[in-house]
Amino acid sequence: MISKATEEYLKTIYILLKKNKIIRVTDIADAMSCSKPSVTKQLNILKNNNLIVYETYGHVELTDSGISYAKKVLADYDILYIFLHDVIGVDEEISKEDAKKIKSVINDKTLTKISSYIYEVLDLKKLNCNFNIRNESCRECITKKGKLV
Amino acid sequence: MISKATEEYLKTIYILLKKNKIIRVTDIADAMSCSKPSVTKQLNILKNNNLIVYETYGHVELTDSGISYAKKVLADYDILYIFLHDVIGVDEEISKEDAKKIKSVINDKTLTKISSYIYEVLDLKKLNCNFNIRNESCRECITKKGKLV
DNA sequence: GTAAAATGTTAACTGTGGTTAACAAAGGAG
DNA sequence: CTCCTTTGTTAACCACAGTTAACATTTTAC
Repeated sequence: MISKATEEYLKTIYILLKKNKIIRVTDIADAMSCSKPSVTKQLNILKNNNLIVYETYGHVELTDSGISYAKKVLADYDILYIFLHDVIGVDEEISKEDAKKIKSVINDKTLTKISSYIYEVLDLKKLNCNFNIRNESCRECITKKGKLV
Repeated sequence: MISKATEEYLKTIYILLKKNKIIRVTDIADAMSCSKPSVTKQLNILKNNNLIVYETYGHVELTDSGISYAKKVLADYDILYIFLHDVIGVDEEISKEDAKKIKSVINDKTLTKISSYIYEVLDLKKLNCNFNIRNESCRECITKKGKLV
């Protein structure tokens, strides 16, 4: 079991690896707005949980289970981001911050309910979303699969 | 400035003092599901911030600023509880837990937006709420004042 | 190919929020 | 009033997530 904080690092690694073949500790530190030693620590935790492949001074790769774990984390984040930004109307920056933070504390059942709420109660199309709410928040095209979870 | 965790203790003290004239460390520990030493620590923090009056082995009272601070914390909690439970449809127990946790991390602006959302977008009356959504979650009758914040 | 710059790691430390174990004070029953 | 139980505090400790400073390794540029 990894902590909610560690999940954030995993998610960040996943996103960065989508953009670049090789990512550095510095990239992760920048993306997470934290120091490099913090990244190193978290990389070791992720490695010990077989979520990444990584050797000291080497590059970072995701294992298969790291990828699927990251996708789950990302989907959760996206649901909350979409919810805050597109449903509740919170500003982009705050939505990003709060989606992260809320994801770190929320019960899985609550997340499922929010997901259902977005679809069943509000009807996505009223948000001008035909399976493409916002490119940025629609990573992995989770909405294209016809459901959010 | 007190931390979000300390705010929870303040809120709990406020609620307990509504029910009983005298409250003990044990009561707070039970309500917070934590140990008594944790309570003692937090009481000292609250005291140093002039939010409570308290002497070692003595009883706990709220100062005026403690009361208004607690009310603000409680209102925030209530908004989130109502939102999760009555709008999103999350179970009571999980709503209580998550409302606490979300309140501990969320941006004030997001809270304001959620509050507006409950009123402006969903229209409380559709929830069978004529200024009295649920007695339990309607502490301080925040809704009776015609607004949630 | 070596020296300087960039990058990454380690070690030691901080703060927060919690714990258990041991001790101290209050308070009720005899 | 004294003893025992309940209650509360203190001290020492833990885990987590972060930091800075110092050091190690890579990379780059000449």
